[in-house]
Amino acid sequence: MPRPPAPRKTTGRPARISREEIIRTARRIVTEDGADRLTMRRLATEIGSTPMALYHHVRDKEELLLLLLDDHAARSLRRPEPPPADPRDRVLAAATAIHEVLAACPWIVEVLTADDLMSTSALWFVEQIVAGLTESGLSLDEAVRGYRTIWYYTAGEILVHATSARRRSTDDRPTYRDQVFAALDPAELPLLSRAAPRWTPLTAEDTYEQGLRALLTGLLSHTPA
Amino acid sequence: MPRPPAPRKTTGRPARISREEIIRTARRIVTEDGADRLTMRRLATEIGSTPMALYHHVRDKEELLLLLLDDHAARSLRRPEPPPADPRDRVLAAATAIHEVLAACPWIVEVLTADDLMSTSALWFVEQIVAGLTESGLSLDEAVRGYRTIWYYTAGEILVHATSARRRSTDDRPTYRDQVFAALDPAELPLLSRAAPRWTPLTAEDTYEQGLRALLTGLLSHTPA
DNA sequence: ACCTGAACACCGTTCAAGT
DNA sequence: ACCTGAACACCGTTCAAGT
Repeated sequence: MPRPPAPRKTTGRPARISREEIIRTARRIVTEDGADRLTMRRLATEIGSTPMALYHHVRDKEELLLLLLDDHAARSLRRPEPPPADPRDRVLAAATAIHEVLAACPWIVEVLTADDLMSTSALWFVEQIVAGLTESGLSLDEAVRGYRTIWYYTAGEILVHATSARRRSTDDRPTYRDQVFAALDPAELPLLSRAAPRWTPLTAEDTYEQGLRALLTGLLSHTPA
Repeated sequence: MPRPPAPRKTTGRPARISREEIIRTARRIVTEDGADRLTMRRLATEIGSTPMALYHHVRDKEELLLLLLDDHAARSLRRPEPPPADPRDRVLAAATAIHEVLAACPWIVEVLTADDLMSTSALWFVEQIVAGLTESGLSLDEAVRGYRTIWYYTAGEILVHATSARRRSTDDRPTYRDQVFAALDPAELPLLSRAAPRWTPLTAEDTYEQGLRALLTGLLSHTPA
């Protein structure tokens, strides 16, 4: 991927800190203390340098987060071995792999929605999804649209779960949802009232794959027959 | 919904600013200048007061944003008249209505993933979705899971679009995605290479409803036969 | 070329005091 | 009860200078 303006080795003062060290330290902070604790200032002090030294190696904080996501994807994404024979199963396997890796690092939320997930290491998985969809009968355009639909679903699932998990841990007071649910009028909203006690357990369930299967069924059944 | 500790009218100094005025002003700032320009300090000065006066009417900034979302939902969400006869179409209509309203206010991103969209005014739409799904043959639990799947997809679509739109407007340099796509190896990723020139236009397309239909088809076809 | 120090222009929120 | 002023504990980033 766009390896950045690589430090010219030709001349000048030798570098004291490296992009690699920056990312390594950032990764540690983020896994130990969470994404909101990652600040340029703290990163600098942990590295034993000053905030402004960082700006010689990354353009700004956003680029840093993007590099962090790349790094995470590169070290965690594993290609399914062997790839499933059925194209539909290859789509499932690729999407599930992406989901798994991203769900494991909820701190990613801030960067997640940047464009698409276009880390180099993730591209192979995107290719698998698009390929599986075309082999199942979709045109290339339809397959790209299909990939995007899957991506929206995946990103949404991760973002919603990550945020509510964060909230649950930071906070003891009853959630807004609980308050709302406690005040439901069964006459006006009969099903929600009936479902109210089931809502929290159902929300906690991991239904990503189930939903993904449904989505995929729908995407493939909309093929021009 | 949880109308908050309503100011007791019984005694004490008359209030100079009201929760209503706070929300009205916040709404103006956010629609005029974007969500990142809404700060407690600026809100206070625009109201002609001090930051700390606000904290007498809202608990913190997060509550303010939640109230803002409630307010927006209350004034924009319109129930379909008449509701479609087919339960499947009622699900589509309700989800589309929610999507439309949220897509119109991209500033909502910060609050969107709070729990679920549990604004009081949105509850009727959630009820419609759950009802439509049960009438189509799902159990109540399955219908709630189905609603959540739809919600993930909807939230993801809005979040991804909102963020990339924000990026596009703030920024002229080529996106990360463009850089990645420019360096694709056709041998390794043949479909992505072929799709590369189509990617940006396809991303710009509004495919929410198309994806929603596919998802719904899948959710309903997974009914225990 | 790489790094430092000081400063700019902000944040959300707490605390103690005023009316 | 409601509001104010001052302060706390931070941010990301720019700029000018040092080596």
